[in-house]
Amino acid sequence: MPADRAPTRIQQKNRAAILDAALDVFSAQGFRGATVDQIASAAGLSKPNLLYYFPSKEAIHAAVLEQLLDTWLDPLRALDPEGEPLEEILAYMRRKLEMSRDLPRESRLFANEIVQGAPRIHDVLSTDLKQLVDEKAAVLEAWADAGRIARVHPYHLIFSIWSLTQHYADFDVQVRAVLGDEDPFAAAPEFLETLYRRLLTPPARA
Amino acid sequence: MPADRAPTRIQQKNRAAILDAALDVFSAQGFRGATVDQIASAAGLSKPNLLYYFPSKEAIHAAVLEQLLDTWLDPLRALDPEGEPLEEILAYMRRKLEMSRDLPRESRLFANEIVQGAPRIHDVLSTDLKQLVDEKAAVLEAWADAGRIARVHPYHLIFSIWSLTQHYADFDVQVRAVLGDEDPFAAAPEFLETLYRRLLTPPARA
DNA sequence: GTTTGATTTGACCAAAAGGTCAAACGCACG
DNA sequence: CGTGCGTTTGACCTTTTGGTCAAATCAAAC
Repeated sequence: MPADRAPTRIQQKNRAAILDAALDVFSAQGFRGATVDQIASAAGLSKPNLLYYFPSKEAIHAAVLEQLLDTWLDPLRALDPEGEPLEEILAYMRRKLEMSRDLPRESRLFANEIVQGAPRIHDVLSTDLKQLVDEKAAVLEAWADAGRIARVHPYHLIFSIWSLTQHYADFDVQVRAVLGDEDPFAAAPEFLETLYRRLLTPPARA
Repeated sequence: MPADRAPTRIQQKNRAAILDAALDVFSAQGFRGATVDQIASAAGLSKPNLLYYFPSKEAIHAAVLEQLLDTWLDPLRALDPEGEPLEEILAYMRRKLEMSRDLPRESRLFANEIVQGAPRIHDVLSTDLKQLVDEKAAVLEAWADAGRIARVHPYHLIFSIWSLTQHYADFDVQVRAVLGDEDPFAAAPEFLETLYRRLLTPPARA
């Protein structure tokens, strides 16, 4: 790879193709399961050519992961402390569910990484992620204090949104094996909306 | 390996040690990520010695997986159509949560397999698992028909129990990174019980 | 159109990893 | 206490895989 100058058109195209191919392969096979050859041919390149753009398999993985983390937390960041509590939470859940439907590879890449102990992103989890969740949990707590939502453990509430929505991407094959023909994303939104409305609607005032 | 006779004490001990070590390694690294050497040394054996008991890495993995599937569905099987609906569902959720706490390796092995497309257990999912879920979903449906629980999509209800409980095992490092010192399993049972009580308590009679 | 730097490739290397085998070892039973 | 079968191992083989390199090719600026 040439020095750091403005990337040529070819560089842009090939780097993008590599990252996309790598997302495909890493999300489907995990880091160790993926081979450089697989990624290269999925990107339409030879292995040495791929390694002309990235110095190593590790580097490709790091790049894909960095790109993912960049957007992964956006839905939670967008939870607005000034908004209507229940609607904000429902909107967050919907955004996460849409990500499971539209970006399942990203979800599975993340799942692969976490399930195997998050060796490469443990830092981000305990700093950036923790900080963000702490902040939003405080918002949820304040809403409960104000009686605007029912009081539940705010961290577990957030975990529940993660697990319920990501399940449809990460465990896709299981869900589809059980549902048969039915599209998982047909009934999921309504089910989850009902669930969170019933969980969080504040008790009637005395 | 000698012919199929009654297994000697040494055979029993070593096979058990291998399966336990393999569960350790496979659940932490996935199939491709695990090496036969790792499993062997985790079991306190040399690689050729391990391969004296199992013919291949695949065979070890199959054995571990088979052992897992054998018990993985027990909690759902135990859901009693004759029991009190809400209590039956809560008890099922609790059993699954206990499995996440007590058998996290098993949960992660399963998660690894599913996330990567379940190449080796797809059959079981679309036959045994589907059949069991169909059966229990019908029970849930009947309970809703009788007005004994609120009506929700029975399949998604089951998915929700899977995802909410397994999350604590599969995403353990993330949960702990966010919670800091707090034990995830301290508040989870109450949170989940509240969630399902509010979701499923039938609407007051008119 | 030639030159220069970017891009691509075939050939190659070394390490890792799954698996084999013959020989050595050891336990238990006659 | 020796023999036979179950067990263990060191040495070795082959394939896969991450990575290198020099040479060939291509694109575009001059």
